[in-house]
Amino acid sequence: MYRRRWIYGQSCVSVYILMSVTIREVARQANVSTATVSRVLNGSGPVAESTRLRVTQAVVDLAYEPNAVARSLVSSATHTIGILLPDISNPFFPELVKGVQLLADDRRYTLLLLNTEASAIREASALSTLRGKRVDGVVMVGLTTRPEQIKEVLGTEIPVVVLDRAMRPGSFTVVRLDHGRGAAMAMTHLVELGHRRIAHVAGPRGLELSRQRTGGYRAALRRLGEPADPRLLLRGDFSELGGSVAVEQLLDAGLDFTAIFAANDLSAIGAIRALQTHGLRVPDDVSVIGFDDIQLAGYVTPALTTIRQPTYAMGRRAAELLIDAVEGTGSLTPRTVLFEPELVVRESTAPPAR
Amino acid sequence: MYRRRWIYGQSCVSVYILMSVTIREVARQANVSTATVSRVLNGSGPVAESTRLRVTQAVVDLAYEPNAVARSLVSSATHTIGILLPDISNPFFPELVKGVQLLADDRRYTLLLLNTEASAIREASALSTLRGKRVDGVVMVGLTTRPEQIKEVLGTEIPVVVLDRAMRPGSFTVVRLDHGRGAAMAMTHLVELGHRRIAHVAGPRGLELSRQRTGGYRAALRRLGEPADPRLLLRGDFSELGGSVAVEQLLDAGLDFTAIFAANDLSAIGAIRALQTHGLRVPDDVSVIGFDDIQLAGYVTPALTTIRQPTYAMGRRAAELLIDAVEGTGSLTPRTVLFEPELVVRESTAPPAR
DNA sequence: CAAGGTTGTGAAAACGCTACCCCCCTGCCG
DNA sequence: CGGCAGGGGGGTAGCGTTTTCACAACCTTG
Repeated sequence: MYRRRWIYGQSCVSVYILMSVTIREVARQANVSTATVSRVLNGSGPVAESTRLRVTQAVVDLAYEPNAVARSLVSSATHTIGILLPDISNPFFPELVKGVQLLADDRRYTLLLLNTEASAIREASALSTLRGKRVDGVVMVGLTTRPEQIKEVLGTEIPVVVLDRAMRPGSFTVVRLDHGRGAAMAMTHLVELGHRRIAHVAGPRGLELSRQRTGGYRAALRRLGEPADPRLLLRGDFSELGGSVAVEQLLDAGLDFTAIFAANDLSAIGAIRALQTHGLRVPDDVSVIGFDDIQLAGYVTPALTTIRQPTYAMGRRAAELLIDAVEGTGSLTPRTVLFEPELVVRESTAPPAR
Repeated sequence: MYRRRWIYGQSCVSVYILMSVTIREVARQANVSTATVSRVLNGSGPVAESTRLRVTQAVVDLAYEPNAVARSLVSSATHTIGILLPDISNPFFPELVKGVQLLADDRRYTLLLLNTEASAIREASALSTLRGKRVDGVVMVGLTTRPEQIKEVLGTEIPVVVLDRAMRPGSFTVVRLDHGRGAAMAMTHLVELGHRRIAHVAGPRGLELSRQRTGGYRAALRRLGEPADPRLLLRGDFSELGGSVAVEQLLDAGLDFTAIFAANDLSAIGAIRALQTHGLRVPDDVSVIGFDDIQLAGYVTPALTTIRQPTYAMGRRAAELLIDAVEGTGSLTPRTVLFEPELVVRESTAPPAR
């Protein structure tokens, strides 16, 4: 159970070093064959009680931990799933990861965490790594790569679930929020409070997610029969600054509005800041509603009314679909699993003055 | 390059399935031995230019990706490091993970993310998993287990770096903030503003980290020659609620104080809430300083003055130490690497009234 | 031109496990 | 009492790599 290894130091002294103990040593210690040890460890095939005891004793004595690498090589299953995301320090993602994480834990899977910096090159390289490591499945969060490219790099053998990104239908299984419905809820809330002139700080161009939220805004106006004033639709970039700039533009243009629907919380916070800077009170003069319900939302002043995403649950569901597919109890026929948003009313919205 | 695999469907149809392509198929395609392919792939040993070309061509044609599992089995190195943490959704950790992540990326290592829920049992089980998977090294964040136990479960062969936890000196390499110095900076700031009666909301009992921050508070009072009024020292639990409760106690006791040093930002925010509820203005009536500088700190009203931890840099450094040790270019003789905190002055502190 | 490098390549032995195949018992049934 | 089912366990062939070791062909050099 010890192997010799020579260390050439200054004085060329030989030293015994404890090497990782293998199934063979356990077998020898318990006076059985490696096959039997394997049977005991995996509960495959019948083993006499007395033998089982000898083996487990040997396992404990030698502090034996089966080599998962060797195991994976023969079983061609790693019990590992990869999760790809743009940036773990973006406050929206950790909760998502936690959902995936906890379900994976339950099912005895481990998570390989790769970051992509939202760069297509890094995404491709991460996918190669995952393919090389033969992960059993992959969860891709907020990616930028096109579906065909993903399959090209990752191959077609590894199950994939896409989280928090709309994809061309028919390419992958997607788990995401019903953004359109969230936008509708936000608009309904404002309209029910009595607002009519509602401005919108949109997300960055080109993101399916922005399109859907802004689409919800437009649809709500249509339902209202309110003519959509294009000057009330400002392009933002999901950042605080973007929200401030949008409000500056609205005020500079001297436009009439009583409420703002921002495409995410950070924009909303920026918008509130800018309004306050110009002496406007929220919600007394202008109501503001955000989207996402990040932790911040409850802490700013006034606390932000917003649309909550069930982030944790979405992560969990994505992991569940993936692992079911991996274990063959489920299939990943491309489809979209939508989650329902929830309106969280706090202090930043109120009926319009007068 | 294709292997046959029989699928027994309803109609017992046989299907060709693309199996993961191996080095043998590449070798056959390029008309060389597997040894040569390996040499080309790893740049080990000389290969004729013409052969190299044939091989790389075959690799591309077959979309071959070496099986890292098999590779690990023979090289007994997985190019993977494990990171253990209590809860990824705690806003303090993602930044830490990002530091570790990015350095690992640079060095071509991948991260295995395990969560422990701050439970010793889960910690032990996570360590077993990591040992089984033969990770090259482990970063442990904010753990609760005792050092001896860690070594017992993980074995002594896997290098470990402990992040953000004080350990008995001589057990592990530790990377952490100089909490005592941070506390001193906080206290110095308050004292320089003119405060003398300073209350402290401590962290939970039993955490080395709490002890150090509270130690810094006590030491500062000693330096000041101020008699430490034990009634000004409240036990918190790092939560917002803890901060509120502490302030309630202070006010109920009718104690005289002009400033509060909270052991973390969340406590500070709770304290501010409670003060405001009782009609006290921050910082006009009472100054409050926090610790950590989480994202929230800059967004609450008033924006929180606090002590910043260089979280990202600490993560990076921990990963660097670990990987250096793994690759044999550095050693992990137990020691502590301290990082310097930084005072961030915002709006929650000011000179005392009068 | 013989002796001794280099360079380029293949055969085959690990790495630590699981799974298959086979054999030896023992007990039971016809 | 022979046959046979089935429990219990050993031997060993892979899994897909890397890494010796061996060897052939070629190039030096004296």
